[in-house]
Amino acid sequence: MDLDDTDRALLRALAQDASVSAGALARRFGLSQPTAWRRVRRLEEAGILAGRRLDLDPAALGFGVTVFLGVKLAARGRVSLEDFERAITAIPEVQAVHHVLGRYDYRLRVVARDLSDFERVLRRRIMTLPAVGEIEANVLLSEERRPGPLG
Amino acid sequence: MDLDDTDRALLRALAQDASVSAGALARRFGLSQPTAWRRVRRLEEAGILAGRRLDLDPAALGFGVTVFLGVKLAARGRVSLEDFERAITAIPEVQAVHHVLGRYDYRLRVVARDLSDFERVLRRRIMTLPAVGEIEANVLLSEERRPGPLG
DNA sequence: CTTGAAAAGAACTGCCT
DNA sequence: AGGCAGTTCTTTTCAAG
Repeated sequence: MDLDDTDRALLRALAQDASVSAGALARRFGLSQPTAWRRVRRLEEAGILAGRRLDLDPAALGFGVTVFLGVKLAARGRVSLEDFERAITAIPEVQAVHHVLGRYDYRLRVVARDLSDFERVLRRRIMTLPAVGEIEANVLLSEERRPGPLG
Repeated sequence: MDLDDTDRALLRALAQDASVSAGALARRFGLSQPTAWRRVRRLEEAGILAGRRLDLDPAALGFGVTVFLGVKLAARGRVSLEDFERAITAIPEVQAVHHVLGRYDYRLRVVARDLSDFERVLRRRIMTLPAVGEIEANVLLSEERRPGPLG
């Protein structure tokens, strides 16, 4: 699909706050309300706007520690990949599982209440998985998300 | 703030699709529309529900490649951190900048149209930054996001 | 491709249990 | 805290310029 400047402006505005109404977007960008609404729906139908997700604050829920883990499997193969994915997805503290190419096989985003809680998750839940080999950890200090390029 | 099972059920439902209405949530969980709405607003006021974000599909926008970069700065110090953050945030292909502790100083999420486009971003935009030292790259094959623990 | 109207539905408020 | 009834605002569709 082909995006014009207006589509990009709408996406940028919605990327900041997905709860703004079509009417508010229309006023902001000099469109009529149905036009703004149609454009947003077109973006949804094209699959560009895949959905709306909650932005949950883990700290407000009592999870003050976020750690990125790089995991290298000890034995590779189709079976161990599927086993690992099934086992790792069952751990509630794991927020994201990225299958990647490079020095590691998986990158995980893990949250925990504090560092000693993280140690428990790491030692009892993750390091005990049979296929796990080398692990690297990065503790998150601060993060900034950006809209990314829009075509 | 203290969450009960109903709050967690609401958060789980909204985490999957943030566009479901309070009325639909109410019907789903046996509440009245105002009650469901009030609970959601309470979660917003408590800062747990920090906002609603778009789920954009980079592939549908023509960005088929996602790479995670670990970046170690050559010279550390307050000045180089701020310089690096300012410079890296100006690159549109950079979707996320995570300041982390560990083997790397920053973890970046970068999208590109294809691998040769990624090579351009890496060589012309990222490796040319003065403070950059060691870089590690992981190419994303597939990802799965999960709601994460809810208290 | 746009406007304007109208029906449906969602958000929000006050009052009551 | 939860529900009912009502008002206001958005969304969504449709007829027409």
